[in-house]
Amino acid sequence: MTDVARLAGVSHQTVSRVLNDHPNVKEQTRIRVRAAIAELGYRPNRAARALVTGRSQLIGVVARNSTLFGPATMLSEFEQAAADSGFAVSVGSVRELDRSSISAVVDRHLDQRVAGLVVIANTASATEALAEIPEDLPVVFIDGDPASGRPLVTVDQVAGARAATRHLLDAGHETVWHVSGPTDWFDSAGRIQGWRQTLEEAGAEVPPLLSADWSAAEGYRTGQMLARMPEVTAIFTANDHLALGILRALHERGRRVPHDVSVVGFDDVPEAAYFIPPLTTVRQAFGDVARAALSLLLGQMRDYTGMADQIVVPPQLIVRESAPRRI
Amino acid sequence: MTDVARLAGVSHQTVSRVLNDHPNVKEQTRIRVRAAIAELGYRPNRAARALVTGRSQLIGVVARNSTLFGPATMLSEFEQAAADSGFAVSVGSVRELDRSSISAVVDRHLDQRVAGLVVIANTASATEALAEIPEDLPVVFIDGDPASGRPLVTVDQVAGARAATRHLLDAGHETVWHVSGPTDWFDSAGRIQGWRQTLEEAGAEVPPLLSADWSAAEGYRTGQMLARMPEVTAIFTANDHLALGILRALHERGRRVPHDVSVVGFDDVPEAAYFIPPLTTVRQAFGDVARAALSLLLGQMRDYTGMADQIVVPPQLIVRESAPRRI
DNA sequence: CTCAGAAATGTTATCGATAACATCGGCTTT
DNA sequence: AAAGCCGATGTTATCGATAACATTTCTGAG
Repeated sequence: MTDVARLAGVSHQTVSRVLNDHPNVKEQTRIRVRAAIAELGYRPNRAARALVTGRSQLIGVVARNSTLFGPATMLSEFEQAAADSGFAVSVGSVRELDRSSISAVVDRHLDQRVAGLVVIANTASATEALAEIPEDLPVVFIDGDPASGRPLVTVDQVAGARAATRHLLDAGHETVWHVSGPTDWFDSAGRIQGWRQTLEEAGAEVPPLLSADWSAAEGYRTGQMLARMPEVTAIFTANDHLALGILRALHERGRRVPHDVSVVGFDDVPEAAYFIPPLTTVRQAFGDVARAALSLLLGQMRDYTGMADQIVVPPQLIVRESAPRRI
Repeated sequence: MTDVARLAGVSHQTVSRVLNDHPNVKEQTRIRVRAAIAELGYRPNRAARALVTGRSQLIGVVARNSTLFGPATMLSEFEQAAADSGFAVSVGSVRELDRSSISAVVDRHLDQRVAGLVVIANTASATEALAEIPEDLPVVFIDGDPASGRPLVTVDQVAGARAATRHLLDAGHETVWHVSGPTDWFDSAGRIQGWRQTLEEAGAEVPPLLSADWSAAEGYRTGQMLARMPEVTAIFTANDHLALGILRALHERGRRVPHDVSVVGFDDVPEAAYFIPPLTTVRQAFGDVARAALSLLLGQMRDYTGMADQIVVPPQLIVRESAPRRI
C-alpha cells in the first residue's frame, strides 16, 4: 500500500480512501491512485482490514451437511450470488442441527470475523440455537421458523402444497394421499398444512398422513403399501426422490401411472422430467431465495435498523404426465 | 490477549506460546495460562494471526458451480473433513472452468490469505490456469490431469469403466455401447478409455462413441436413438442421470431392461436403487477422495518438500437389476 | 480582500496477534 | 569458580490496513 502511495505521490491514507470510495477525494487524485494500483498489481490485504474493522468480506453459512437437492442447490446459488457482490462464502456444515453443533460452527465463523451469517435452518431445533449469535451480527435465515420474527427468506411451502393438492382434486380425484418428509422440518410442516387445508376446504376426506425421510428408499417402502390399496388414486409426495421410489413400487405392483394412480412430487430436480412417467412436481426457485437472502443480509450490514423483513418466494406447479390435468 | 496475560501473571508472548504449543514453556505456566483463557472465554483473533503470519485457517476450494451429484457431494464431504481438522472452507465457484474465471476465484482466495487451495478441476482448461497459483501455496487437485505431476486425488475412472464394461461382456453381450459425458472432462476421458480398452482386449467390436452432457435430458435423446437399434443390447453410461433418461427412452419404445437391453450407470446416486429397474452402477467413494485430498494438503502445509503424491481411489461396481450377472 | 467553513490530504495511533531479539537464572563443564 | 549454554520468559518491532485527528487548500460570502 505504501508503494502505491509513493507511486501516486499521495499518502497511504488517501489510497485507503480511494479503495473505500470515500467521497472527499479529488477526481484527479482518484485516477492517479487507481493507475498506481493497476500498475503495481496491488491487492489489499483483507486480514489487515478485518483486523482493524473487526469484520471481513466473508459471509458464513450454517447448513446441515447434506447432499439433498434443495440444500445443495441453495448453497450453490447463494455462493454465486455472494461472489457477484464481492463476498466470499465460508461454509460451516453440521451433521445435526442441534444446539451444540450449531454453537461450534457459529463460533468458528465468529473466529473468522464473518460480516454476516446465513442459517439454513430447516428444523425447529436450529432456531433455538439463535441465542448464540451476537446481537450486532447481521443474520438471515433461510427456511427457518416464519414465526420467529427474524429476517427470513423461504419458499411458500403451503402454497406449493395447495397447488399440488388442488391440481389433483381438480383432475377428478376424490382425495389425495400425502407422503411427507420428516415432520420436524419446516418444509414438511408447511407442505402437510397446505395439503390438509386444501382437502378440508374441498370437503374431501383427509387420509392418514404417511411420513418418511426424503429418500427414494422410504418412498419405495411407502409405495409398496400404497400400491396394495385400490382406493388410493392420487399421491402427493414431499419431494421428487420419494416420488421416484413410489413410482417404482406402483410399477412393480402393476398399477399404472397416471392411469390408475396420479403422483405429484416437490422440488423439480433436473431429472424429474425423465422419470417413468415424467413427474408432475412443484418447482422451488432456489436462486431467487438465495438472492433475496443475500440482499436482506447486505441491507442489514449497511443500515443497521433491525428491519425484520421476511420474504416469501412463490413456488410453481410443473404439470407433466404423472398427474395430467384430467384423468 | 493482554487481559489473559495479566490474569495469568505472564507476558502476552507467553500466552501466544501456549496457544501455539511452543515447547519452551514450563508446564505450570502453561496450566495457569490455560486456566486464564478458559476463565475469560478468550478466543484468538484469526484476522490478527493471519495478518502477521500471512496465512489463515481457511482452505479455499475452487469448483465449478454445479448441482451435479459428484461435485456437490465432493464439496460437502471435503467441508466436513476440513471442519474436523479445525479448518474453515471458503468456496469459490465459477460458472465455467476457463482461465479468467479461475484467475478471479483464485485471486479472491489469495485475498483471504487461504492456507491452501483445493481445485476440483474436471476439465483440461482448469489445469492450464495453474500458472496463476503462487509456488509456495499448498495446492491439491481433485479430479485433475493425472499427467500434471501435481498432488492430486482422483477416482480411478479407467478401472471403473473397465469393471462396468467387463461386467456386461461377462454377462454374454457381444459388445457394449457407451454414452459418455462431455469429452473435455477428465472423468469422461477416463471412462471412455477404460471402456475402449476392455472391448479391444476382449476382441469385441468398438461401436461409435456417443457423447452427451451429464443430464437425463440428453440421456433420453440418445436413448431414443439407441432404442431403435436392435443390435444394441448393452449400454454403459457415464453417469446415473444419463442412464435414467435412457431407461425411459427404452421403456417408451417397449424395449425391456434388462431382458432386451442391459444398462450400467456411474456414480451410484442414492436413488439409483429405485430406478425402474434398479440400476447397476459404479460407486465412487467421494468421502475417501475428500479425506485423502485434505490429508495431502495438510501434509504440504507442514513440511514443505514438494512431495507430489497422487492418490487414486478405486471405485466399486454395484450390481442391480438393470444389468444382472447373467442375461 | 479577508475569513469562515468545507473539501482534500497528511500524520499518528491502533487493531491483536507472531517474530526476533534480549534477558535472566540455573546447570554443566573443565 | 568462571565460562558457556540452555530453558523460560519478557520487550519491542512488525504485519497492512482504517480511525481519529491535524493540517493544508480551496471556495464563496460579505
